[in-house]
Amino acid sequence: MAVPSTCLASLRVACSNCNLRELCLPVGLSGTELGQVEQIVATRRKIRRGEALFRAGDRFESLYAVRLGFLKSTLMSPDGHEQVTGFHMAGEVVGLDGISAEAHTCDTVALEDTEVCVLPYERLEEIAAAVPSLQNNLRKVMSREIVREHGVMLLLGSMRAEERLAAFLLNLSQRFEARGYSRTEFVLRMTRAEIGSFLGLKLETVSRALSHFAQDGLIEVEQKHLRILDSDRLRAVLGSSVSKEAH
Amino acid sequence: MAVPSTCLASLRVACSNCNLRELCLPVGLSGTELGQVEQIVATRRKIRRGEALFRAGDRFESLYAVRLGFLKSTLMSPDGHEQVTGFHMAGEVVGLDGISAEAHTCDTVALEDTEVCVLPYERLEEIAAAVPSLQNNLRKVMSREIVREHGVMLLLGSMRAEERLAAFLLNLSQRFEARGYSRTEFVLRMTRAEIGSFLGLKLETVSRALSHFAQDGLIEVEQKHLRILDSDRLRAVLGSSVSKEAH
DNA sequence: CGTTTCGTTGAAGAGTGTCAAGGCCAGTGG
DNA sequence: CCACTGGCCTTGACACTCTTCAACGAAACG
Repeated sequence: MAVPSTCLASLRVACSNCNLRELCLPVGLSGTELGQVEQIVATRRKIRRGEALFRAGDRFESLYAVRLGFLKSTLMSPDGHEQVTGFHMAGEVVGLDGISAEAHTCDTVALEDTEVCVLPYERLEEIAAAVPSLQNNLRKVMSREIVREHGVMLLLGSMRAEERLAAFLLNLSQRFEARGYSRTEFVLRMTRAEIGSFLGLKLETVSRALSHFAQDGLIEVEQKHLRILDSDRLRAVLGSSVSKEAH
Repeated sequence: MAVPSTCLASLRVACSNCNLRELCLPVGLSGTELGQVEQIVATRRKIRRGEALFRAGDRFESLYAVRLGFLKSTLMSPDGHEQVTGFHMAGEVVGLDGISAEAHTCDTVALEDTEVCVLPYERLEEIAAAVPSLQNNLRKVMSREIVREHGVMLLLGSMRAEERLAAFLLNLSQRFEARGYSRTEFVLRMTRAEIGSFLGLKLETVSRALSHFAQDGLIEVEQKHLRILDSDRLRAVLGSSVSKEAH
């Protein structure tokens, strides 16, 4: 449990060479600062599809910056129900939940083969104390996570099934685009059940909504492969509940 | 907009005298550290019921520690729907959402006359740089907010109306108890509509669920006044959806 | 190539939302 | 002091969205 079964790559990591540095913790840092930040990254770690990066209850030791791949975070409710709280892709930092109680509070599992930079928290604290802009970036990353979750609360609290799914697809689209991938064509790494869990819906509802969008020509979907055909109309789905009321 | 219309109390504040210090940012700090932290608190600010502490879009300048009173944070969806993202009481820190974009992303409004300590963020950063345990506490407060929101996602994503309400009441109960108030008898400062917004329900559903709990002898409710009669059975409501499945 | 997981679709039913009417309470002005 | 007003809450009846249950097909995996 202390030593993860997954491969520990001991090669030295250079943020300066990483094409994610503009999305990741060291965003906006100067060359010399970058050098200091590179001292944080102890190792990289590979997680194969289906394996956990960490589990709820594990001692909190590190944050992780996703280099490559795709993960989900899940919470287990007392009655055994699994709630997906987020999906994570390259450039995003995971493990922030562990800081408060010095233990992780959710499971984070790879949905495809994934590679992360391991950022030992103690070392991160030390370096951040010496590099104000890193300190600042860390707080911004945490704040952004809070804002993101507010958005999810809005989604879960006030949207209906198709609005939720549209918002979800558009969000994915935008995140892929920010990483240099196509914003109109991508692969859903997660299952319908996982999408449903995240959106507070059953997998059948997700499937039906996808079929409906496809039938209306908003998207094309074949298994996990998704193509957005009409992002404007997909965006319009978000405001659809109003158009009925505000006549 | 820059200068709030609410009263600025210029009297010097002493965390060391504050009976909330065990719940608030300076938790666990030594006497000398406490002295430094007190330099952060510039002023207190009073917000009357219905007034905003800050609004979405306001420039982010300070965090706020609630000294007294009760607030809600709300997000406005593009279609004009208001989503409550949280309720805040004494000892809690609000405004964390503003750090990421240097602007607030939600409205935070007093539900009763409220008093907060104003913590100018720049000064907070300076002092935190010199007081590691404060630095640490700030990150823990942020992380705790992330964990809290995970819990809300679980609630919104997987519970039904009465489970949500039970979870909500028990959460309030526990927070009141932590502040030295009764855990069985308290006043709901928010309206049914605000509870509903937070829980992803309509106000009628909240009202019906409360009536149902009252009818079953779990609670007593008269307007905003609430008394928990049987917290065990209220807790049992949370797991009720299982008992049907796991026969 | 069988087994398992995942996805789609239909039909029926439960849980909430919607709409509407009425009651209670606090604040306001006559 | 009382009537009036507006906000808040409760309750009922009905509509609708989403879930549940079930069957089947397709893809992934050993």
